[in-house]
Amino acid sequence: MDRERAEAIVDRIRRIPEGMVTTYGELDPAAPRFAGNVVAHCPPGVPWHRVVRADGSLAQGERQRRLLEQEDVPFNGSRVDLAEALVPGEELARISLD
DNA sequence: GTGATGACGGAAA
DNA sequence: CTTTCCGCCATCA
Repeated sequence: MDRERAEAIVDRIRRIPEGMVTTYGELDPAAPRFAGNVVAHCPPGVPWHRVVRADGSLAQGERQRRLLEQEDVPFNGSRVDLAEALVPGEELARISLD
């Protein structure tokens, strides 16, 4: 199985800084569906709430909304303000885990 | 092996 | 702006 790819995606999610978010498409542009499946199966301790849809809408509705608001993620109505909080995949690769 | 499904994305209407 | 439809990769029945 492609545990390698899944692990790589999870690894990127871990690098998302607090108050920022990324999209499934940025995690794996070639297979956003797979990314979603990975996030859905992600192990505990992973900030999955920082992963939103390409248009900034939330996949887990209110539950996710609360976690994001809690980290001061900028919202634009009921969607995340990607212009301010989106972290491109390239940036994720450069950010360190701390 | 075939077909349906998903925490998706983008284009078209 | 919203809704609809098709395409994408991998997993599961």
